[in-house]
Amino acid sequence: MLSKSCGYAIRGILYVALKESEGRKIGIQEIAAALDAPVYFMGKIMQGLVRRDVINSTKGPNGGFYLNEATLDIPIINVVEAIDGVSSFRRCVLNLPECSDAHPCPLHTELTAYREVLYRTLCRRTVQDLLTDLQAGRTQLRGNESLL
Amino acid sequence: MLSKSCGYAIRGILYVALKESEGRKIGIQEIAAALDAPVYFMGKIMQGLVRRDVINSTKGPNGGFYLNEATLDIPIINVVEAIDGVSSFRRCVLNLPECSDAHPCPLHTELTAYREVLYRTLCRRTVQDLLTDLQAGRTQLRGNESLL
DNA sequence: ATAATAAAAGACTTTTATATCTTTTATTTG
DNA sequence: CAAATAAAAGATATAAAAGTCTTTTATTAT
Repeated sequence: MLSKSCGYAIRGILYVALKESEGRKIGIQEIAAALDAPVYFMGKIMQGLVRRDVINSTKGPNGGFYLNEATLDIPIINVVEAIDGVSSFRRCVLNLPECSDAHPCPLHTELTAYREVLYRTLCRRTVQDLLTDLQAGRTQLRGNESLL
Repeated sequence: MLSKSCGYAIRGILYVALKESEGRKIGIQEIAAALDAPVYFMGKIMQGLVRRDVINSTKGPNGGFYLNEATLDIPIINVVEAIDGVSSFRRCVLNLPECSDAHPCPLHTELTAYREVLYRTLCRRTVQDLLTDLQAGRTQLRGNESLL
């Protein structure tokens, strides 16, 4: 549903949001290490987010990635859209060229409901929302014993 | 969520189920043409289903694919499992190696509950169930003006 | 200015999914 | 048995996603 790249993107943004409070920009080496992601690949993804104005960056010493004024208010669906495009949410689960409530495929009704829940959730929840959970220790960015 | 192959598989089984009532085995040429799927690729997929005892086949004249005694009672999740493996329903949406109710990723809580519903649905719904919908004209296998 | 630093850009590789083609094997029919 | 038929198996091709490496560009600090 979400590509691997998209997972990296969301986690990358949240990591930057989390660390930025320390008053510095966050380099790709640190991000990749912290999230246990492949450095160069993670770099490409973060660069893509900058290109699409989801986050900011500067080059040079003390450079790195940082949020812009809008970042915290961006709904997560925009990040998905920036990385994956939004077509994965529209395409028929069985890949029929036409599939609708009126002419549904055999799984349409049941799967589309789930997808709709996911879609609405991603539209509603912002970077700030996920960050708040993270700061409160309700969620984690890694998936191992680390503190993130 | 489901691979393209998996969509072909589910549609292929249902097409065979639908046509088998005519008292014949269904060849891959017919299946691929009816579902507007690539012939050779569809062949591989159907063969895979035979290998995993989801359906049966025989070679030679009047040969083709047909259901076995169990097919109609198989839950759809088993087909998904046979083609994609079942990891796609269990894997963390953000691809964290560990993600659980106790240590959730930022999207876990909101999505997992519903995904569980979906998973159970696919466990509950059988080939027969989808076939019944299809025969009743409530669903379709193609996605164009054809009668399927 | 120069050197150091870090992102950006570009080229390339690997992996996985999807798709195609050819040869082999099993089965049926004449 | 021979010929025809149709799936099975194997090899190969293509496309997309994921991942790696090198070079370039912008920025900072000395």
